[in-house]
Amino acid sequence: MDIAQILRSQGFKVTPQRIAIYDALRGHHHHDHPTAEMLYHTLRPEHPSMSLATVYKTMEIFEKIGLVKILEVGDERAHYDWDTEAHSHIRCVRCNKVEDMMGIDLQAIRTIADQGSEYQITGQHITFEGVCPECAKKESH
Amino acid sequence: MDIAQILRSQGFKVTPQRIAIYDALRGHHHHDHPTAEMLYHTLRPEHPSMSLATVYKTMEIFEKIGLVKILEVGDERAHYDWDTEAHSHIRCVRCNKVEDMMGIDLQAIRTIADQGSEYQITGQHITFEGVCPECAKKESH
DNA sequence: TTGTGTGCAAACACTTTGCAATTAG
DNA sequence: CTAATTGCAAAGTGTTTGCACACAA
Repeated sequence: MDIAQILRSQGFKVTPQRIAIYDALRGHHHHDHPTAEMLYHTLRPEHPSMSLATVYKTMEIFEKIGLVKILEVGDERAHYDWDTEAHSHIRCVRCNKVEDMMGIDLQAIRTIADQGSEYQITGQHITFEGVCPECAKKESH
Repeated sequence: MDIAQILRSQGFKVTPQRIAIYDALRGHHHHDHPTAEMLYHTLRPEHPSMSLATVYKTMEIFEKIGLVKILEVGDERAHYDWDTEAHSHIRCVRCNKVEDMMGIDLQAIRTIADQGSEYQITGQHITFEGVCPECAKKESH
């Protein structure tokens, strides 16, 4: 099922903007999670009339229909992730790049949390921060 | 060492506002983590001239000298925690209350992350979200 | 006295919203 | 045709900043 079919099946119209935004998101590296601004700048050359508002509105729809997850990773801007499986992330405190962090057993953590809390837990956010290899290299001039 | 001594020892002046803000923060329940707004409203009756800006500026100083930790827990506003030991939190998605979440072994998670990543990891944020017992009760009218 | 701190209002960064014009179906 | 979508600009949020005045030391 491609993006056009998914949109239609959920009652949304298929527009060039939505296709382009979806492609731009997919075009990013698998474990890389762009912000609205980043997508906008990626799209601008090919779609000069594209607006930031449309990126935001489209992402809201994509989230609603389960195509993306909106990540809040502590740099005050949303990052978008088209891998909607639960996993944790790491953000570079220098360049704000956000990547996947593998190897953390979220299910185990969730089980412990469920057992230890009186809340009805609905979600968990595990984000690391640090210096990415590229920035670490730069800094050691 | 009380708050006045700590401030002085770090080269900051001791003002009624700083004392009041510190007391208000301490006055909150141990595992409750207010926002700047909440502190401001708590303080307003006793300190009518108190400004939000002063709360923010003071919290910045408190963080700098290790008196509070600033939590970003996914509701787009900072919550302040005077327990500066690393621990995880849970936020109620209905009332935005933030409380401590005990029983999660952060050290173990950190060790796994350190081993599995090429980043120089400097921090981790583990936040759960769910419905607190009070809100759950309300909702089931 | 003198430099730090306060309080106000304006500036900020990111996101959302109102609305007229456009377009998909 | 007509309801949904776009793009702009304006509004909105939480936070920060510039600056005149107040005040701790």
